[in-house]
Amino acid sequence: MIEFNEKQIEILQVAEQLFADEGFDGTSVRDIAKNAQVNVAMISYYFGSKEKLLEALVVYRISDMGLQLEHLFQESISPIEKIDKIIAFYIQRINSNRCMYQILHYELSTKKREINYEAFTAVKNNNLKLLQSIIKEGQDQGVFQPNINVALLPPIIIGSFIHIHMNKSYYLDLLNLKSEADYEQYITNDLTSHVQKTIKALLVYAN
Amino acid sequence: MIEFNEKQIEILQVAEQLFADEGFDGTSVRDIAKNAQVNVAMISYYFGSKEKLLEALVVYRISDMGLQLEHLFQESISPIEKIDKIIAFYIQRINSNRCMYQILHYELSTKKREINYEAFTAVKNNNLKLLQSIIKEGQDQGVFQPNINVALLPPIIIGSFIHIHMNKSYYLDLLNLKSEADYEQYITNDLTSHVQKTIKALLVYAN
DNA sequence: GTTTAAATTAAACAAATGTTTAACTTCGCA
DNA sequence: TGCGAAGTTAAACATTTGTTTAATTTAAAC
Repeated sequence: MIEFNEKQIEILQVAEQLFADEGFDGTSVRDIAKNAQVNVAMISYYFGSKEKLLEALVVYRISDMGLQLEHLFQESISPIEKIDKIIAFYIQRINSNRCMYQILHYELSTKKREINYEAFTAVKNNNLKLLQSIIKEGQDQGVFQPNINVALLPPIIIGSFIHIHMNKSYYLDLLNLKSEADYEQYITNDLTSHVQKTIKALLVYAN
Repeated sequence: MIEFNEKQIEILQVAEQLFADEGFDGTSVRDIAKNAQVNVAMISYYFGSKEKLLEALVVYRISDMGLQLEHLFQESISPIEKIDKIIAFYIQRINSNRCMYQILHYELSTKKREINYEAFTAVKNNNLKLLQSIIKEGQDQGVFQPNINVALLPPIIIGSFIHIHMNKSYYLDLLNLKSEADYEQYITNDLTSHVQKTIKALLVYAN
């Protein structure tokens, strides 16, 4: 893991916000420089290029996204409770990394750049493996149905959040959420329990 | 509804593909002109500006997305079957409009442009209303649970698809899909029935 | 065939873009 | 104190950007 100095981190943070808000192609290096209060040349000086800045940012953010889930493995709680926990954890993590997810969404959909998604793929695979083991445990105990398509569970969890987040202003209106705090609370309470309820219904009851 | 001539429609189609593939800010008017085999000036001539071209495209595509669902209303089938049908219809429609959804996703997430989403909001509201009436019908018949958060059902349906589509190459690999046809089939069969199963489990069994 | 409007073109325009240059400053260390 | 590397700067660079211009062609109406 490359270490960054204060000024580099400032640039990374400003770039993350701008890339998320305006898109990579909608953000100029001068925008970044102005907001980070550094000279334009510093971006090339520190990161090489605008594109390499993006790469550095992706690696920087994703590197601390993995592996924090492992503790769920050992805990001596029921598979149902594990599902609740992993879903809450999932949503909370995406929510606190929403800028990066927004950037990745754009970058994944565009064919313009070839950035390295290895780290991101590793995170996804890791999450999936954990989910798989929990569900197997539940199936062995007879509380979960067989024939669960585990690969399609993350799309439900992540997709629900991302879709709401992308259509944020629509849902703020629809759900009558009047402040950022209201939104935040709706995500961590209502959405989370809704997704938990949905996934559990599928795992326990569906045939 | 404004009528477009052949050349205008050609420009709109090319622009849709490019905006989806490269993003609005990642696409230049010269790219569009070259692909549509027209002079650059034709874009300003016909649409006024690049931004107005985007607006025209959004209106053009969304205008024929609404109202095709109404027939589900009258059909004398059970609420469960209606849910199956509306979900299949939902996914199929997003799938055949994926370019536009990709563009909208980017545009909704960016704060750069203020384009008019009235038509899009109307479509969403219309879908939600229909969904609400089906669920109410099921609840009145006692087959659906009470206390369903209907507003959070479209996010599950749409979000699942969009998430898979955005991470397409990851899922192609994970699900071992070797061709575009395989992918297409997986969406219309596996994903659709998975989402149907999930939503029905929530509606029928969850407490 | 002439007229008039629409369509189409290449060229020009100014502004913005990512990147590099070369000069200057800062700061740790000998 | 002075050396040298790292940090920082304004300016310049060549492209690319969206849009407009003014000239030319096309096509339809009279």
